[in-house]
Amino acid sequence: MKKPRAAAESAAPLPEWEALVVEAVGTVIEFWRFKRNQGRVWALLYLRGRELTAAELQEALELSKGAVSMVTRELEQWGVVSRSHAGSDGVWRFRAETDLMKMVGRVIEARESKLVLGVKADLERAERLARQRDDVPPDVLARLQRMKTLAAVIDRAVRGFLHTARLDVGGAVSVLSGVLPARRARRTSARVNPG
Amino acid sequence: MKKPRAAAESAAPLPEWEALVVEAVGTVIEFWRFKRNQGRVWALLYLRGRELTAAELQEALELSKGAVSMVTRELEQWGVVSRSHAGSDGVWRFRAETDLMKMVGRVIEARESKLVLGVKADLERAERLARQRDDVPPDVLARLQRMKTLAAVIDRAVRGFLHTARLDVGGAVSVLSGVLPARRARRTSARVNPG
DNA sequence: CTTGCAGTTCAAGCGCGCTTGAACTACACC
DNA sequence: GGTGTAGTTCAAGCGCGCTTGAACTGCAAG
Repeated sequence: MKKPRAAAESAAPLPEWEALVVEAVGTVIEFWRFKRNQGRVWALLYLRGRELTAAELQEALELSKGAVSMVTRELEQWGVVSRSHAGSDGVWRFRAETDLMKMVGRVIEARESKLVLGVKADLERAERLARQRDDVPPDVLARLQRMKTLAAVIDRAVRGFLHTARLDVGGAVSVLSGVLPARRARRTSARVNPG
Repeated sequence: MKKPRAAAESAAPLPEWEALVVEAVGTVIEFWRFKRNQGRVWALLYLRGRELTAAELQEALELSKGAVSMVTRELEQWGVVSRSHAGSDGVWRFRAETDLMKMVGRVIEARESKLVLGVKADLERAERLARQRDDVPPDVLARLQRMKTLAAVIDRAVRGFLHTARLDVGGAVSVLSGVLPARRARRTSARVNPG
């Protein structure tokens, strides 16, 4: 075999600083309702900056064979990781895309959209049903109305957030890729939202 | 027993339109990582617009005794529901507060803050450790740096979202209370929210 | 064709947090 | 004091989604 590894199999195979980064990203991604291991895989690929094989991922992150397969497929479907069949040995290699936020934003937006549409429909149906009855006092109807307003307001705020996050991150300055805006400015985050 | 209810115990004791609203709020609140039943309880209290006893909540929402106790206590701690010991029969009654978003915003902000601070600390520690070594190439350090930037950007976007949501909802026009901008109408729980 | 490795699939297992319900406390009334 | 009702607490149970690992597919070399 071509893997004469030195360290024991059970010990954490990652240097501490890499582990810290990987776990940090895992935690954040988990917070956004993705799977922790999706974040960990992406983080390692991004940090290393080169292609890694499934076996390398499996060992570095202590995942099972199945988990690597699942997680990479999902990341690929979202377009945050790409896979290449590098000719030499016929083994798949994975690489991180740098427009993470665009994709995360898209997914979050889709989820939020689905939720809001459902809620909106339910509230409207409830209102219709309530108006058909004669035992629902007008102040109750008014509050039902206000809930619809609240829903709309939250929806707008969420879309604003996504817009801001994606523009700031993926816009003029691509934070994660190496592309810097011009000669000047090391870290000028493109300020898009006024205020 | 003083509760000669007509319907069977197992059937949904809520008219459909109310159930729709209650479940819709439950779904939304769950999406924001609160407990579904917290949303359901608040929604019913808000919709009814009057105080309800624990027993009424329990029956209407088909909750256990313990669940009502827990959920109401949590809602109370967050200040979205208030409890009053209405003298007559020495029974607790609950009422919905209308500044829901302020509280939800506060809680989300606290959570997000905790997360971001932890992640920030970890990334900085990772960077320090990495710089102490001689085997970490500069491009890797640069990417680590960029991750820190990304974290800061996301953090700003989240705070922007919370700011927007709270201002829009709790600001000049208090959406959930009865206070309307011009024509001030019926329920004057006159809440004035300064920016 | 057989062997062996890379990768995929999916049923079963596991972990984790929510809910239940019974025991317990508090308090009012007799 | 005793009895009854309202409310609280918390260990055990349950549900649900993620992970595992073994069986399976596919492919390339012998």
